[in-house]
Order: sequence, then structure tokens, then C-alpha cells
Amino acid sequence: MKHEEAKLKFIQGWGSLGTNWGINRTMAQVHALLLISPTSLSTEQIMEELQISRGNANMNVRELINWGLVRKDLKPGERKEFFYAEKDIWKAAMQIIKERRKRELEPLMQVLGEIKSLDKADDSAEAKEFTKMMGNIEDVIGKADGVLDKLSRAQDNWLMGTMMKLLK
Amino acid sequence: MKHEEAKLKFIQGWGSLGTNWGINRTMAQVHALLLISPTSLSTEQIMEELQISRGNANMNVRELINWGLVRKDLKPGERKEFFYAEKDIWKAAMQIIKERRKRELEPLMQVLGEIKSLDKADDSAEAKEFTKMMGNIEDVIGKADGVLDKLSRAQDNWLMGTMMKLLK
DNA sequence: TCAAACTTTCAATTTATTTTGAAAATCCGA
DNA sequence: TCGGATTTTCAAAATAAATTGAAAGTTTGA
Repeated sequence: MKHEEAKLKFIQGWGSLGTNWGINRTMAQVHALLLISPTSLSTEQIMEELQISRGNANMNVRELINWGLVRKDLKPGERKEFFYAEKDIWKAAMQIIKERRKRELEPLMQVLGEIKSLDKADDSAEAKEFTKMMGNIEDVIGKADGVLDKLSRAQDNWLMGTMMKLLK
Repeated sequence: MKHEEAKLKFIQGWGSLGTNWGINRTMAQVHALLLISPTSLSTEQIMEELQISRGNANMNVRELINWGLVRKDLKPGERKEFFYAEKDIWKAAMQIIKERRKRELEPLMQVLGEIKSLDKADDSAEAKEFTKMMGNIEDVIGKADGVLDKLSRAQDNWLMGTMMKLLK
């Protein structure tokens, strides 16, 4: 397979993967493009390679920066901004886990906490099942949250070692 | 908080969580509704509770059945179909992991395999970075895939015990 | 076999999301 | 401070995804 062909295929693939995970296609494609680029790229280069508008390119690069997946690379003597992606996929994955945990799991736990304070006077079968389910969900999500939290802090502590054994 | 209010809040919350994970809002809401219902529900009841059309209800129930999260519950003497959801959230989570792994990770690994067979004659910096990155990604994804695979098979083997220790 | 009960399909519509592109804002050297 | 280079914003347009609802299909009891 030729380089250009493979590159396109990868950008495509990464893009549609993103789509399945609630990440917009273009953002994932910009990420893919930066991942495989040995040098940092300007907005123009991104526009050119992906055939997207300036506004779109700008927006998605900004968002990738918010996610902590991409950084600005200011070159001396250049007024333009260049961008590069964290190349260590493991680190990038941890970064994504960390962000999603913060953005989604934490609020959900919060909501579950509120909801659980259900009127105890209501003892219908429905209300009982509901309360039970809330406890159950909170428990499982809480545990998942705990693992992800540990995992995302795990760059150099015991859990990493433990996980690595599982991964061997 | 009153039961009806809490119920609504939960259905809402579960729905918007789904949205962030590439699952359509209604499907997640139907799932939420069935999760907290102590009895199985008919299509009519689902339409009524969520204020959605018959077609929509049918489609999303079908999809939940495909995901292995919901089953038909045929009541003797009733011609209608009723539906109930797996109530053990841990099992449901495993089911989701299993499905997504099959639907997304496996195809991605496949694509990466193809892409890696890159024309070795091309020794530009770009091509080298690309090949390196493909190897890196395949490695991380392969490991994640391995963990998820083990996890989803883990109902009663060693990994479950090991994970449980991490979770304590 | 018929017909009512029920489920599924799918083209048309509605709703939500993404993208564009040009104007406004910002930045920076002289 | 000015003016060109660059980035950011955002209303409008384009695209994508979800939803409806009625027609078609299926199942079942008599």
C-alpha cells in the first residue's frame, strides 16, 4: 500500500471511530492528521489536507487543545501558529479517559446522588425497584469511576504495574 | 424528591449520557425506562411514557434486543409482546463492552493490520513516522482489546477476582 | 381461510449537528 | 499608533440523524 493511500485510510478510519464515540468526525480527523505528522502543522496545512474551511479547522484544533490532545507550537520568527499532537497513544488515551470521566461520570454521580433521596413514604413496587436500581447503578458507576480515576493517575504508581500484568 | 420527578430525571440523564457515547437518545431512554420498571412493558406503554411514535418505539426496542440488553417477555394468553431489561447493571455494562468491542475494536484492528503493510521503499520522514504511529496504535488498541475481551469473559474466572481487588 | 391484533417498514418530515465564509477582533513589528 | 497578518466568531447554509405515521406485513384464533 502506498503512503498517501494508507494515510487517507487511517484518517478516514480514525474519523469514523470518533463518530461512534460522540466525537465529531472532523475533530477526530484533525487529530489523526496531527498524529501521523512528524512536524507540527499550520491551520492552512490542516485546511488543505482535509479540505475544510478555516473556521472549521480553527474550531476543531481549539477543541483538541481543550481536550489536552494537541498543543500550540510557536516557531521563532513565524507569526503563524503551528500545532502538534501528543504522539504517545497511551498518554493520549489516558488524557481522553480523564476528560470524559470529569465531563460525564462526575456529573452523573452527582445526579444519581440527588435522585436517590427519594420520598421514602412511597412504597409502591415501582418506587422500590427504582430506589434499588439507583443504588445499583451508583455502585457500578462509582466503581468504574474509581478504576478510571486510578488508571488516569497511574503514570507511575502501583496500579500501572498491576494493570500491566493484566495486559501482558 | 417525588417518584415521578426522580424517574423523569433519571430517564433524561440516562438519555443524554447515551448521546455522548454515540447511542441515540431515545434508545437510551427506552433502556432507562425498562431498567426502572419492575414489570415488563408493552410497546404501547413505552410509547405512552416517553411520548414517542410506534415506529420509533419499535425500532429502538429492536435495537436494544440486538445489543442484548433487553428481551421479549411473552405472556401466556397475551398476543402483545412485552419487554424487560437485564436488571444487573454489571452484566449490562459487560454486554455493552462486549458488543462495542466486537463492532468497533475488531474492525479497527483489521484496518490497522492492512495499513501497516506500507510500501517499505518509501523512506520519507512522513512515511517513517506513519509506520511508527501505526505500530504504536495497534499495540495500545490491541492491549485495550485484550483487557476488554478478558473482562467481558470474566463472569467467573481469575480476572474478575483480580479486577475486584483493584475495585475495592 | 378470514379478519382482527399486532409488528415492521420506510418515505417524508422534523430536528440536531456540522460546516462555511466573511466580518470582527486580535496581535505585532515598525 | 498604524496596518498587514493572523485568529476567532457566528449567522446562515448544508448535511446528517432521528422521528413520524400510515401502509404493508405477519401472526393467531375461530
